[in-house]
Amino acid sequence: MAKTFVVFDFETVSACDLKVSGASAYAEHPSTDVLCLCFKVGGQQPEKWVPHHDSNDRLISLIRAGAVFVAHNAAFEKSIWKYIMVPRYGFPPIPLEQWHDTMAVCAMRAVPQKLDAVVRTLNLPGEKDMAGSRFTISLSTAYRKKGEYDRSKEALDRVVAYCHKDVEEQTLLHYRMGWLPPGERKVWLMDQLTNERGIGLDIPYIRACQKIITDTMTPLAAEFTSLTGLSVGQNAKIISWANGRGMALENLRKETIDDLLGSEDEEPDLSDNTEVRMPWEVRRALTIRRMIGSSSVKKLQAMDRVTNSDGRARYALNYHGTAPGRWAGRLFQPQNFPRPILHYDDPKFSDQEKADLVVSVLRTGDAEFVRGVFGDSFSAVITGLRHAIQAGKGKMLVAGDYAGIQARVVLALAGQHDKAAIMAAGKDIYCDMASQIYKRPIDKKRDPEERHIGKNAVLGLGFGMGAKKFFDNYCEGKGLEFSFIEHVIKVYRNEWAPMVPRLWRGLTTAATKAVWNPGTAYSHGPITYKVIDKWLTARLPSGRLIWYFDPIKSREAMPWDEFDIRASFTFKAWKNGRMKEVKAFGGLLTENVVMGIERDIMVDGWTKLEAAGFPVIMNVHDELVCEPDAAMADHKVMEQIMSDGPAWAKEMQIPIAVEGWTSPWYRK
DNA sequence: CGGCAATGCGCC
DNA sequence: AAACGGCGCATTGCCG
Repeated sequence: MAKTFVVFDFETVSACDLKVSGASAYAEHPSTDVLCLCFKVGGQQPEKWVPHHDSNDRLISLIRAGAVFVAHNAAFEKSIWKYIMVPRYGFPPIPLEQWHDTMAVCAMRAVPQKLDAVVRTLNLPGEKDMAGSRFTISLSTAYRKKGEYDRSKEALDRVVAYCHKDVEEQTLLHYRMGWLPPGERKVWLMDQLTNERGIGLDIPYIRACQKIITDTMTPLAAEFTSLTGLSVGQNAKIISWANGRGMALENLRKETIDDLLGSEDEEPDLSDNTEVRMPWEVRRALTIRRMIGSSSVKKLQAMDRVTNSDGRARYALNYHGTAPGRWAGRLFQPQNFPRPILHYDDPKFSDQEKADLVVSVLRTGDAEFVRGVFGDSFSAVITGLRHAIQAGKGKMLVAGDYAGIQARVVLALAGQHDKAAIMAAGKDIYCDMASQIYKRPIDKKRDPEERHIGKNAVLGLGFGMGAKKFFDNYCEGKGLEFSFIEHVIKVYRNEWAPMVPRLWRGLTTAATKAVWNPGTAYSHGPITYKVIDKWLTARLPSGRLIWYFDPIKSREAMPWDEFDIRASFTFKAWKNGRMKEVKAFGGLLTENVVMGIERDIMVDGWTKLEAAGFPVIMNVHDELVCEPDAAMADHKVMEQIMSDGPAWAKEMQIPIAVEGWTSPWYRK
């Protein structure tokens, strides 16, 4: 691309906390202002723009000339431009097509997104001016605490020096990483369009829910403290407190506590259970903790904080936040809203009517009333959490999700088309699997337990899980023999989907060869591995690449036999805030590729929806949510658009089915 | 006080 | 023969 590019970086000051509010709400906050903008045109010397000191002309002519503005985390620079530079300082808007984000490239290539971390990872010369960074941040901290900050020339010079250094660093990063490839450039532009639209949040509803939580929690939290002397979050201390009262507890995980207290709201029948002789105060404390310990209601506060004055939260989705290419959630993590936990199975009500009822009752903000209607106000709020996302005026939410997509993709990719066809025909695949396990016909109504084993097998065994893990994950307290689980695993691998283990093997072999012979391409089916630069890449059927950083050939003993040592490789991945070595193996490689294919199917649907007048506002990996005009809101249309998968998916014989809903508020 | 690691929990 | 993976956030508790 022989276009002029301008690497640029703002330093700002504000009484608003960027980490708490997110880029968009931060930029809109009235106290937020630009300290300086540093920019570097191509290989030229860095330049600066300081409000009220420097002329706008230079930047305006760059914008008019169609220069590309390169930022690291463009969401921030774009937001400052939109909310401050245009209205306050009279600059013209910069069209979306004139932005580029080095962070997006880092995300795609599976290296850290944080500037200082990626500079270290790639061994780029120089380093981030941490002292300058701290100094700049300290201005905002002072502003927040004392209502004023150091506006001296010396302070500004220090900030400008830091900003110059950052721009130099970002320029090196841009030279090292380059642009997004054309396909991903289109995806990123679509991502930005979606993130700019934002997610509509019903703030009065959110505040009513918060009031219910406060009113419900305050007395219970006080009771907990008077019983234990602790708060509900102090897990380690709660455990030793309980242990000190003769109640042995290993952890406070939900499952452990449910087993102890009984999984329903009622007290368990103690006459039936001689092992559990729990002191009443321990029982009461654990019951309270179970009721109010869920931190998912903290989303309410987060949603409130990050929402712009027009009622929309922006940049809550992070392009390519995961290595295989899925989006990651930010700010209030819109991708992990709890599923409804209120159980009212009244068949008179549809899911939509249930959602409507929950919203109208919660909107009162009256904890007593909510308890009267639903029994438990806390559970009601958790159930209603999703509904905080609402359609704008004259709009409607329409959603569609790809049914059973993971199982469909892994089976089709493996070439196990007989089983994929069963799913395509809409038959019960879990009963099919269970029938093969139990060697007799399994009926959904008559044999729910058997079918459940079949379901876990279909969903869980596609990526090489072994008997031990399967047993630990799905079989606790069910009285199943370990040898039976070994049988289940054997049936899946040898009888039900024998092509799938071949896929694990094939991908392992191809990827390992590619690492051991850099530059040469090795394929298994439609997947091709090849080392490019410092990365191993996997080419997916869509043509997109998945990237693995720093692959290194190794020899590894197999977990099932320490003397079975094979050619293998490791790579590095971002985990818990650092680059960690990861051992490659068949299940992992298969899962990455499958997730990548699912993502590309979703991107295909997303693209078609945008073209058809269904503006997308968010995705949850296999689910797209749109916000069209109410007049054209019809999930049947959406299902049709999404079901027509990409040409390459047809070629692979991936059966695609979509299930949707239409609603004024987000729901399951 | 902020940064960082560990733990727990929500989703696909 | 055969190893589930991918995330973000809140909280505590420790460190400098």
